[in-house]
Amino acid sequence: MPKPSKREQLVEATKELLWEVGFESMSPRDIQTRSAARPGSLYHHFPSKLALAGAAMDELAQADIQRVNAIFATDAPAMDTLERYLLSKKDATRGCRFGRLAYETSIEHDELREPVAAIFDAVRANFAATLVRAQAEGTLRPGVDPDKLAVTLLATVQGGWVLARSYQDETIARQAIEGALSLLREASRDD
Amino acid sequence: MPKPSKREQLVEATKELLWEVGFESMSPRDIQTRSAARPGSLYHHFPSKLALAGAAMDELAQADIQRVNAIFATDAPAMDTLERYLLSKKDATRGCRFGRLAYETSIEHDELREPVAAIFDAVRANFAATLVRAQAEGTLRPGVDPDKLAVTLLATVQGGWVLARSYQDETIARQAIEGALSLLREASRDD
DNA sequence: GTCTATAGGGGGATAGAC
DNA sequence: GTCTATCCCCCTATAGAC
Repeated sequence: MPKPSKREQLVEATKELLWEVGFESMSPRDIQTRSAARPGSLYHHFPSKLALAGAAMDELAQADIQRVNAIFATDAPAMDTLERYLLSKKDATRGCRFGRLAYETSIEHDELREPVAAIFDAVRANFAATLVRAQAEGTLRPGVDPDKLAVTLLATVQGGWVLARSYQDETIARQAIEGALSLLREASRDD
Repeated sequence: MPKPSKREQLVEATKELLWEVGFESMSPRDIQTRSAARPGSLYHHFPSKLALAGAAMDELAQADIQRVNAIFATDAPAMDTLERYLLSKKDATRGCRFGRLAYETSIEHDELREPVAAIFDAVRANFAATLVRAQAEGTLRPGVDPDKLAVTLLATVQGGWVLARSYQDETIARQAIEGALSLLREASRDD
């Protein structure tokens, strides 16, 4: 494999740092240290730290959208697929790479906000389509709005991460998910 | 009313800034400007910016715990009380004063983390007690675990704020809540 | 395209007069 | 208890050689 350019190294280092510390707490010096690149390289390839972070977020979002779409592209029963995704193991105290940007002041810049919105849109669409499928399969009552419920599930996941970080305890994120799943199961019962 | 001391003014200014920009993005200079206090006053009353922020968070949490407890101290039907709290109007794109600290690196410091955990504990306890009451009143099936569901509801609220900020659109937070409420309603039906 | 050197400003905190 | 003055370091970025 060819030697990575400084540009690629800068973007990779930025992806890591965005997850570890977020945008505001990540300095150009941090990026330069981790990528073994000098100020001249950074500002040759990107006009600003924001532009570099935007490029990194774009790559992160595109990769994750592929990953999520692949998980949901299955013929397994809808509720099983949903459950498998929601319960897949995560290091919750580390938080969500995308959700962590929400409370940064710079989320107002579209360079950062649009990749975050894109991955959230993709997850919501997969949730909603799967819930529609569940209704067709008879495992979810028709009385609930799949689009709204998709937002609820995404919010529960994101909120679970917020709680995990606030308590510095990853088990609480799973409790949030399990509560949502048990509610979904109740909403499928006919007795 | 007596003239506020510089200490009080510093704490008030810090409360505002913690909400507006968070801990890391708030500089001692910002606090000094807003409180019309000088560096000497800040470091006379507090050993560090962290200690000042901790004092401010303590006051914010205590006040909010009182507020929440008051809302849930009612004889109204359990589900109505829950719904009233969850649907009470909020400026969602501003986010949650407490949840916003979750993704800051400094949440690892107990001075900031403990007040956040305290308000979350209070909300969860009120949710759980109200859900138990709902089961006694026959408006929630006994099959769901009130403690777990309380975590789910809190996560949905917190996640709703994350989504509102990510989309810069406050209506999505309400969609998350409404989805959760419709699921709760389905879980109370017997047909 | 990558490097070295440096600039202007703000961050968090301290010293010591009043 | 509150003030003024100041410190050192890091932040983000620019200039210009190679």
